[in-house]
Amino acid sequence: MPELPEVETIARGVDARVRGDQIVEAWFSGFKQPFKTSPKVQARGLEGSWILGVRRVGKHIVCALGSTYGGSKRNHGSGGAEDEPDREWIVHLGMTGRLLVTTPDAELAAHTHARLRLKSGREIRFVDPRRFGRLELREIRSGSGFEAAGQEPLTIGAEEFALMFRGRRLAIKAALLNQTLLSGVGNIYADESLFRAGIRPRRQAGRLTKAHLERLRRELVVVLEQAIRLGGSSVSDYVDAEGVRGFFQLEHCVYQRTGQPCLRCGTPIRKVIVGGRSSHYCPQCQN
DNA sequence: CATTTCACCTGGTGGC
DNA sequence: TGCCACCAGGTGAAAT
Repeated sequence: MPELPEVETIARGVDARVRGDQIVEAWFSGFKQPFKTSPKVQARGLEGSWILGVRRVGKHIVCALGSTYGGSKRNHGSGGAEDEPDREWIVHLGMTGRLLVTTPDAELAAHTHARLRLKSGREIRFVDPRRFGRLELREIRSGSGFEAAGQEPLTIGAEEFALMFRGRRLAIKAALLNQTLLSGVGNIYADESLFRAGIRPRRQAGRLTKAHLERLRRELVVVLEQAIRLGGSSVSDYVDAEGVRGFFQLEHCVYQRTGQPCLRCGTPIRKVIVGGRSSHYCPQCQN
């Protein structure tokens, strides 16, 4: 479901609602997926912890947890500096995951896999019908917390971006989707940025000119930032932390517009499979 | 090693 | 209406 703009929107919303709150009790469903860390271990690490902040890393939502907050101590905490996170709860939404902040009496959605009851009386809920999402608890060792495997699309420089694709024979679309290269780009924003840059999805990544790659990087940043401003794309049932839909789907130029006229030249949009994913492009505007 | 394919899941849609 | 094939915003393991 969610790519960088949707995850960013959700992380911001959750952060605004739960920063400084304390987790009183954690409940988990009994499925094997989506638990990367066993529910028992997660509950042990979560209960009693304070939420120091929530941020996005790639397509992950990272909740920084601490044993202390403003002088208070966790029940069975283990020292450490004041308000320094000692563990992180990492949420990946997969295709259909949702992370919501609700009141305890809010109707329980089908496929709810986690409920974190907070001291304020609110609740964090993770809902995921397809169970492609992942919930993980990590202890923070030696300072630095969770880091994405690849580069952040919003901050990577022109040089580094171009260098990343050098010598690669795979299609540029597949390269954009590879999270160990860039973290955060998914099918919608790969298609939209390629359209705006005038590049066909099947073009070999390593054969694009530096100028083309720089145009692609800039358009990717533009499209991601615009999508964040509009609260992401609500293609199926995506909603933010408050249950509100995004509006960027209204701005899609090619994604899921197969057969419809290109908004720039009127040529019907085509769909092909690249890297196992549906890829939409304009045969006139993209070469 | 780089690249491609497939399995992991449920639900919605459109054809018959 | 019912059944079924097909599709979906992702990713990691297995195969090539």
